[in-house]
Amino acid sequence: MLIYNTLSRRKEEFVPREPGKVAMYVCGPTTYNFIHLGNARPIVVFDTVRRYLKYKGYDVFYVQNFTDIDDKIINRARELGEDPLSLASRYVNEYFKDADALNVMRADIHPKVSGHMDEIINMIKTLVDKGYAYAAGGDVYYEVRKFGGYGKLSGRTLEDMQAGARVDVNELKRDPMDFALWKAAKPGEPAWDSPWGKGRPGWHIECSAMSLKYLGENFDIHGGGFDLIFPHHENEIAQSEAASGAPFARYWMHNGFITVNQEKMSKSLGNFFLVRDILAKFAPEVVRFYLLGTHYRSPLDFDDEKLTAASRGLERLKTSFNLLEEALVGYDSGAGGRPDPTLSLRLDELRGEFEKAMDDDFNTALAIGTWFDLAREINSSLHKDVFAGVAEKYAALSEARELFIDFNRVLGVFKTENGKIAIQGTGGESEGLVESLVDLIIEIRQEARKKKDWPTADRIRERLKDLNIILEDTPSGVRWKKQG
RNA sequence: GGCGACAUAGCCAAGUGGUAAGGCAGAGGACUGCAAAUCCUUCAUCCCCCGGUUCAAAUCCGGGUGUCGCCUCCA
Repeated sequence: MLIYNTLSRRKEEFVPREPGKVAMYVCGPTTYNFIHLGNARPIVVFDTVRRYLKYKGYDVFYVQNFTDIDDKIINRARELGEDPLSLASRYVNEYFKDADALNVMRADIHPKVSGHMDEIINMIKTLVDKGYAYAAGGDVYYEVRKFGGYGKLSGRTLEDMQAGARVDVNELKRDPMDFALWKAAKPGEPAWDSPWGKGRPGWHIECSAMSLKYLGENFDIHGGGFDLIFPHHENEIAQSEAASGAPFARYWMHNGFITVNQEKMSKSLGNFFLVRDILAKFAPEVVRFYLLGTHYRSPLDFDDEKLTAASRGLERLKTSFNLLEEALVGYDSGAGGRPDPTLSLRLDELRGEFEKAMDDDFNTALAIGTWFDLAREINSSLHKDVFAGVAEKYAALSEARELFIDFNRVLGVFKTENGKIAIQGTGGESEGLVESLVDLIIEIRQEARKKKDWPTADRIRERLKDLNIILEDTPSGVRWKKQG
């Protein structure tokens, strides 16, 4: 399996620190607002990375932090007249609502800065003791010139950085590129006691301290957005490697940006779309499917039309699975029978193609291509119905269902219940008032059709369509589904 | 100014040396009372431009042009 490592700027064979186990850390959001689509991309991308590693049999330990102490949070809290920590924790809860909707699995641990003050202060102490950091006026700064490898992740030298640097004036720093490990508290700000007085951590130190605590030195995968390469991740490396003397993360993965009209979506540009607002217009599986339709390192442009196109494509996969389920109704998966060889061999081939795509730096776009190939295979097999025999047919279709479920297990597009994909809209065995009413209307329409009263039948179908209920007449009866 | 990425059909998007996946949209046919869904067929002589390397390049090299990003909080 190949992973593109930002550190080496090339794809490398993935070899975990410990055979069979993967330790990964992904930079999570600063919780001062609802997340936007740009925040959602890494969340979905690395969730998919994790899912695939699990599919491959790795025991994955996944850590995603929340930055709950930060200037932006303090400012927002001040505006709202709210306590910063309670504001942050409120948005942590909101984060989970969006992440759950996008079918993102919970991390094994979601550490927060506010709960790791001791670890952070200890690491800063170590850096001061080792001579990599210095205290000045209640702040503590990391002295970048002391760390030989500074710039190795972002691929530039200190001289490069300073050439065009828009550096803030701060006479406490020995070098303009030095960055804060600890910030002295101003009146009214949340603060913790430390050897340097009351204050709070700088932004970068939290990830170093928390990843070390939960994953140890030299853990496997560290992920985040491209814009974190510098300075955030560069600084994490400087802190961690200086403090421990050991290499930090082995594989650095960075996702590309979401753009709007080809421009980066960001809070500072104001061109961002909240996940919440998008979910009001599109189903969450469409959003996830859309995010995975492009390789994670490429930029991805967002607008409603593109999501609409994605939802049509997704509809095709959904339909295929529903047709498959329909065909398998009444079939006992334990019934035995040798799978029809033609389909069965093709399924093996497709699984191989899917894995090959994912093995190549998580090429979800290519993998989705094989998912569509699977759908075509299922549809045409059902359409032609040329199987070696009934038992062979069901056994092969059952295999196809397994494969579909496996693809989905990795990509996480459709929600599952008890390991089964729960795609709504099969109609049939329905519950609830809407379902009963639709069934009733269909019954009446069928009577009209029997009398060849086409105008009435068509009118019912049209009016239901206006209500986003689609009727499909098939030789074996009427199928209906909700649209969107 | 420094560093970097990208440029593939109407749209989205794979593809890093062997002759262009997949999806959306479109066209024709089958099926249907008509639709829808599904199936079959079709839809880039060619991958921004100009040179070069090679038996062979969308893929490698050089030079352009264009777009975007990082260097400041940012996923």
